[in-house]
Amino acid sequence: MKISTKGRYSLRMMIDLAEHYEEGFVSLKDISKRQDISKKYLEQIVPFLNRSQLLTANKGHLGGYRLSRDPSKITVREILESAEGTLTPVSCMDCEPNNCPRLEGCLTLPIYKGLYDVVTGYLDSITLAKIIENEEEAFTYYI
Amino acid sequence: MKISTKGRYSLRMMIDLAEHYEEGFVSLKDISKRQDISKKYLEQIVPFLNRSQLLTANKGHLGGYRLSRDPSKITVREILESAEGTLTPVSCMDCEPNNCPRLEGCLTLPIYKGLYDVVTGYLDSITLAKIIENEEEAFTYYI
DNA sequence: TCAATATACTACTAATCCAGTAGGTTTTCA
DNA sequence: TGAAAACCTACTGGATTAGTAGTATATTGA
Repeated sequence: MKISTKGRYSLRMMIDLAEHYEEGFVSLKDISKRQDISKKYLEQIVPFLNRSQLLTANKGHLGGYRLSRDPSKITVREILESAEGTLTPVSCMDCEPNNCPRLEGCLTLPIYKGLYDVVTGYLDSITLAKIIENEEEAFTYYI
Repeated sequence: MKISTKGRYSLRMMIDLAEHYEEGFVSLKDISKRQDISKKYLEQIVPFLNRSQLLTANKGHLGGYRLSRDPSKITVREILESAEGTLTPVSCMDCEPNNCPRLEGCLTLPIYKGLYDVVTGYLDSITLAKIIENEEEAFTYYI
């Protein structure tokens, strides 16, 4: 149930970009320094975030990356889903339709579906803007 | 963010034991047949469930396993935590105190803590009894 | 126009973890 | 005493993770 390094680094990179959203394009070099993440590894993360259209890139001198949308319009769910591929707790939920041979009468699937809803619901509620505001209790979830 | 096979099989084994709770001790052989899980692999899962005192075992002829408590007193959280070790989304949360070098000023930790609370809160609300009742909407979570 | 600075792309690798198999020991009871 | 069960330890092939390395391509300021 761990979030991979790819997911965690993606989130940190996106938070960094949110913190410097007003400054135009930010280079991987700068992000790498501030976040203490190898630039080479960041390069490998970027394609995923790009594919999900979370970033705008500029090549060449003074190039870099920028959030494609306002930080208040990007959620942690989008970022982690982009990096992790999916947030489903079991792989049978990744196929549509679900082709698990035990599907019929499976007593565990409803549990995993419920878990998925809970997780994505929570992560959907957190935007980059909310994170950099860093308010107390912003992430407490009343149930 | 996937649940491992160990976790999934543990849950299925525990559900099986809940379904046969009134029948006394159930052998791994029977569970293996019904659940279509290798008996050898189940043998490797049992020690974890045992350590968490979720099972009572009987050796020898007509031996087997039994839930140590009523199915209404065992939650999915206990089972998965037992099999997975922990349900924390990031490993820095496993140490007490958290010794992450970036701890101070880490903007992501509150997110992961919130996620942990949401996940464990949900899984705590589901008991084995609830699962085998298999009622519609038992796992919908109103937020 | 060229050099510096970026992104973009592909390939490789060491280490770890996962899922499962194998074989043997011990305990219990009919 | 033998069958059936739990219990224990070790091994293994494959997949995944977390990187590193090297090169190609694009942009722009001097």
